[in-house]
Amino acid sequence: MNAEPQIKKGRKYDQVIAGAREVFMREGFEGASVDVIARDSGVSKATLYSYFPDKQHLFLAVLRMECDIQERASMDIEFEQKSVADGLYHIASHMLAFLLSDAGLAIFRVCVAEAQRFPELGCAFYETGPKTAMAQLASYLESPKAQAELDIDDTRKAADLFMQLLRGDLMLRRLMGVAQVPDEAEIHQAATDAVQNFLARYRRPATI
Amino acid sequence: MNAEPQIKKGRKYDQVIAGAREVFMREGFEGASVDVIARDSGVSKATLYSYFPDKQHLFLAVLRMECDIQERASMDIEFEQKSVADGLYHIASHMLAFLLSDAGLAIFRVCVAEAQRFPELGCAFYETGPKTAMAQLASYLESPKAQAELDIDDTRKAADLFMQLLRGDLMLRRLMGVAQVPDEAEIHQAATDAVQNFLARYRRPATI
DNA sequence: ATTGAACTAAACAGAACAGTCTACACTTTC
DNA sequence: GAAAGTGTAGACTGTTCTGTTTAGTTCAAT
Repeated sequence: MNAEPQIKKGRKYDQVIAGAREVFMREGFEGASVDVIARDSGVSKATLYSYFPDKQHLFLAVLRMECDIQERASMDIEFEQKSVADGLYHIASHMLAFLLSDAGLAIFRVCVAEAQRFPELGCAFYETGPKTAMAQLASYLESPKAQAELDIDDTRKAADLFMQLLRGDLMLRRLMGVAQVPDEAEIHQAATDAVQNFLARYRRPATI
Repeated sequence: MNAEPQIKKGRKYDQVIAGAREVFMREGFEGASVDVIARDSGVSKATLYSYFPDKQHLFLAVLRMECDIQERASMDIEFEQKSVADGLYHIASHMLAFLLSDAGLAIFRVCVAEAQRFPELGCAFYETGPKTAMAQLASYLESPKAQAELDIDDTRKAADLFMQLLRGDLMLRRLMGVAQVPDEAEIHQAATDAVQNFLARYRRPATI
């Protein structure tokens, strides 16, 4: 009946997760110490260890929660837009704002760093994040409205392309600490570029 | 006169770097222990500490060397190809083979993970790796042969796009441990896709 | 063959770490 | 008001870590 065997109990559970999230995102798995997590969570180490058998389980619980949030967050994209260009721009700017934010990057960073140590983690992140987003995008591209304006044979590939256009060089520069959190103007610019590039590739030629 | 103040001395320097490289790439900065590095390098801890003042400097030395290699490696791309499509395919398959290899991913992974802790590291990696590659690609796109076949207004943006097309979903799946090292067929497929997409976007329309 | 620099193994100090445990405090419920 | 459940602080164990030191060994070059 209970989803997770013997983890989870008291009322400070969320508090621990929140504190652990912050420390893990800041320091990585190895860099984060349980003492610091307990202190930052405002919870005693004993309480923490009454919820989770060890540091690894706490870490995975944090990232499972993050994946859940991610999955749910991508659900509420507005699809009722005037044109395909507007629809794509809307999706693009939303996704970019998340991808390039400190929070979005932190999750990505931790997953990249620890995907080897915790194989299931990398997969879970990929499935709930990028893959889910791509699937949603693909379904948008398959809608009659989009199909009317676009000439796409393989929506999966097209969705993949759009995601890549989004990330562009900016994502890399953010990951490497070369670029700061982008302001609205930069996100607008990047989203516009991505949509234009995508349309240049896939827009159905004007009917003769 | 001396480039690095008081680092570097004896004959086992390269041995230490090689051993440290392997361990750091496998375990990350925090995960790697100096004892293990010394043992794997076939060197005593005292020797190691006679070369480097501390673990951080050793780490940075390893990655600076890696950046140098990266920068030099990208120099030897053949430019004398029959057509632009062939030239791009050649570049694409070379870059993909490196980007998706275990070694290429390891460096990327470590830099992503530690770019916060070592800000200069992220920048150094970006400058010597992706940025250098992009600059080379841009200069190829500006060559008369390429210009004849392609209709590009901003070569920097075009080069950026090509790099993104290369990485595609595969890079992400590799990073997250979802995909294994790709075989030649997969690299061929990905490179072909990237070139086709790029040409679909930028090929100069047949002269009327 | 001798000398001095480079290296070794191994022990060491001191800190930080994960995880356990004790002894105590607060709240809820009967 | 007693008992049970949940929390607390922090001491403690045993391990591992970085970085230092010591006392002895190898090497290269004269």
